Amino acid sequence: MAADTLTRVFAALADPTRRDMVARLAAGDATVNQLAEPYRMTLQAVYKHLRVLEEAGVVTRPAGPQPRPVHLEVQVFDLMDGWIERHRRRAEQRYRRLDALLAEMEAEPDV
Amino acid sequence: MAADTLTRVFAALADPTRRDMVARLAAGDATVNQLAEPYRMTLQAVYKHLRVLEEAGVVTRPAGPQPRPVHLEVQVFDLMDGWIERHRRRAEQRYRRLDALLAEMEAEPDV
DNA sequence: TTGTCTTTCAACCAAGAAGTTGAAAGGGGG
DNA sequence: CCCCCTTTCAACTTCTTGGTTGAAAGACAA
Repeated sequence: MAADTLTRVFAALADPTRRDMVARLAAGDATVNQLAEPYRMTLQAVYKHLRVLEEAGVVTRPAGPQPRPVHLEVQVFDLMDGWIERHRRRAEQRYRRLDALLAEMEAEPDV
Repeated sequence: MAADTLTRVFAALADPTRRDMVARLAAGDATVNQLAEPYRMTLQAVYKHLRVLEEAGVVTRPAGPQPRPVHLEVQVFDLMDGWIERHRRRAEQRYRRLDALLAEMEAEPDV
């Protein structure tokens, strides 16, 4: 199971600039220049960030005519969700078992 | 809104070793030695990983008698979930609007 | 008190990440 | 064709990270 992908995705989203990019791309595709506008950094730096997001599969840029817009790939959210929910669920089951155990001990004291 | 916390959490989970720790802690609390056992790295390295997880709020270690067990803080999952769902929803709404637009154009051709 | 186990501190190293500058390709539109 | 805009490549700097070794505290039990 794409552990390496998960690593790339988490790492990609660990950067505030890249998270902001994703947030803005959730509202719609954008050209690199539009994306870069709010940031006080060179265009090359923005391209670097985009490459990180691309290699993580968070974002794609269709081949074609030149201002190639940046597109958010929503399915990466499913990937993270999968990981998170799996572990959240296990932890919560554990709590339920503990609660059940405590309830049992309470129902049947001093055995 | 704790952007810095989100950064720390994503960064903490961007490491495979730390993700594995979280996965194992979802099954139940563990002492540092138990946690460290599968990894081919020094105990100090494990403590370093734990500090990263602690500072991100992913994990706590209750003060008290000495082998202080490591405990997974499940609510960080809510934090990530919040961020993910917020953006996923926005992106999906966009798709729905686009679909509606396309349907409209199809219903009323050549206008 | 004397070990023994747990935990932390400090210094160091190699590799990677984020940013810079500068230069070079690529691709349309006039 | 030439210009301009977009995109990429390369080298360099600075800071962070994951790991090491070695040593020192802390805490508990005998």
